[in-house]
Amino acid sequence: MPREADQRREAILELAHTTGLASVEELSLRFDVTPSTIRRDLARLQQAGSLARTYGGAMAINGRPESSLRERFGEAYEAKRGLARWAAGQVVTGESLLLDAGTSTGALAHELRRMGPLRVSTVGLTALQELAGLEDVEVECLGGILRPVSLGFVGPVTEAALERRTFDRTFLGADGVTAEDGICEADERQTRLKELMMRRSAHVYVLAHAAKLGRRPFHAWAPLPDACTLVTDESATQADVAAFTRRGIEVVVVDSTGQRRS
Amino acid sequence: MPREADQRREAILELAHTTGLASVEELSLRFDVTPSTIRRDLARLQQAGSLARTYGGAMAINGRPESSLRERFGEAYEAKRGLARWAAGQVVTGESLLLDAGTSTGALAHELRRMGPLRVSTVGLTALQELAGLEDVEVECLGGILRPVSLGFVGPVTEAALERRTFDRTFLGADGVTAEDGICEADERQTRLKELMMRRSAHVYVLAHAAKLGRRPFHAWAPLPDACTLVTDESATQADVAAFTRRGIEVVVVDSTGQRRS
DNA sequence: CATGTGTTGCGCGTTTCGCGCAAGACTCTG
DNA sequence: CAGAGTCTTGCGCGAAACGCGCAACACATG
Repeated sequence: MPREADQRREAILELAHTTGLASVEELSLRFDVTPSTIRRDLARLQQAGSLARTYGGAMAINGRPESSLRERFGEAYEAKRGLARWAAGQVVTGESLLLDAGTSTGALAHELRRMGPLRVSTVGLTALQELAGLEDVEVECLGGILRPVSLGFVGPVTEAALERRTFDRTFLGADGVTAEDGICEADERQTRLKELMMRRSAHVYVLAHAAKLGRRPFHAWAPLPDACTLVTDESATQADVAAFTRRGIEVVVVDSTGQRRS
Repeated sequence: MPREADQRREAILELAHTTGLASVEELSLRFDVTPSTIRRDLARLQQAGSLARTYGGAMAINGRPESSLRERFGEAYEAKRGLARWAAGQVVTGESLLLDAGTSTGALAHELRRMGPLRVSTVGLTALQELAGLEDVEVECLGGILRPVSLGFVGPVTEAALERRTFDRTFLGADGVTAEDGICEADERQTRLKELMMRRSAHVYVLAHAAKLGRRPFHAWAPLPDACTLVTDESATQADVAAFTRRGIEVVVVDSTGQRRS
């Protein structure tokens, strides 16, 4: 494989990331190849998720690797937005909230943007990005080591910060949830953190779309407290829901517009 | 003016921001108008900076209004990149670094992406975003309250986290720097934080392009320590540079490629 | 040398774009 | 109520950009 082509593509990427915007013609002159070739390069880079194609050129993709943005975000997106909307509806102006890391809570953060004065603490980079720059929301990051996959903060720093604060409501995500064992995560640091988060708040909400219910993908667990609301979507089975209610856990089923259905 | 049109444009914006991507045809069907109208809407929204046009549609622009992204980033961009490159060249694989908030240190973070195993702590959201998702860099956020303008974290949580850690090198930004008083910032919390950051590290670098030298835009100050390197660009005057060296502060002047010039 | 992979330039038909124009809807004003 | 002004919309048209297939070429490998 000619390295010349790879070099050019890398240079294009570099250029796009620094300039922010680059046109096909510009690039074709710059590298002395035909617009066709540039188009092919851009198509490839776009597919790799490192660029966004525009009319006549390309622009740098801001922020996160596409993987977490569309691939993981696309999965059950409508459902998650429904959960987020309902959850946002529970929030009262002026409250102090705690947001977990993950896409569900990221969606919640997005909904919170238009909710006026709030105080939001979070352990998730996604939520931070959603709330960054807002004037009427006091955003706090609890700090910690950033986990590359989930884009969440964990570790002693996070836990120490948590211990200095309490919240009106806490919203958690999960890799899996069961009625028996609670929240399932890949990592023990995460479950310990979630336990701590649950203890620091009067109300705890677990946002988990139907596919998460009953799943046990890993082996680290955080038990659910008594005062806890599980929020899920319409495709949850009766059996799944019943398992939780039997344990005394309130279950809220919402549709994709955020309306409660049961 | 027909409010119907404004409503549609707002809805388009909403849709684009939640879906991430929207096609012209899709939108034209959704709102029952011709593609022409949609195109005009998109053009207007694009010009307003709330949207990016793609071939056949539009995509949501991540993050905040273009102002902070390009306008502020564009200002002295080449110079900042030069500083960042030189600074990245100082770093040795495996070290522990501390990065301040701001665009200069954001640019540094960008350069650090390809530098292999590192441990980077930061008080800036920009740096976090640059380093998010990397496997071979351990990223730590010190936490704190997020200041909307600078996208930096401040407050007791940040300071407490800092006190538990030391670093091999610290890279600071500044709103202004003078030889007499040191670093100038808008906010006392920021200067206190910077003082603390300087104390936690063996080497301190201050990244400040020429326009920052001698500036006193605000009235909160953080004095420079003895072991301190000021990194600036070629457009710095001899007088400015001399003022610092006279005080015993090492000054490094770099060109836009990151090569040292003096 | 033959083979295979990857890249490039070119031509083609298709899609999308931007612009100008005329018609319609609305507001304001006399 | 009439008329002027503003804004918007749909349509048609030429220009630009797009994707695709084809043939030629470079380069590494067996």
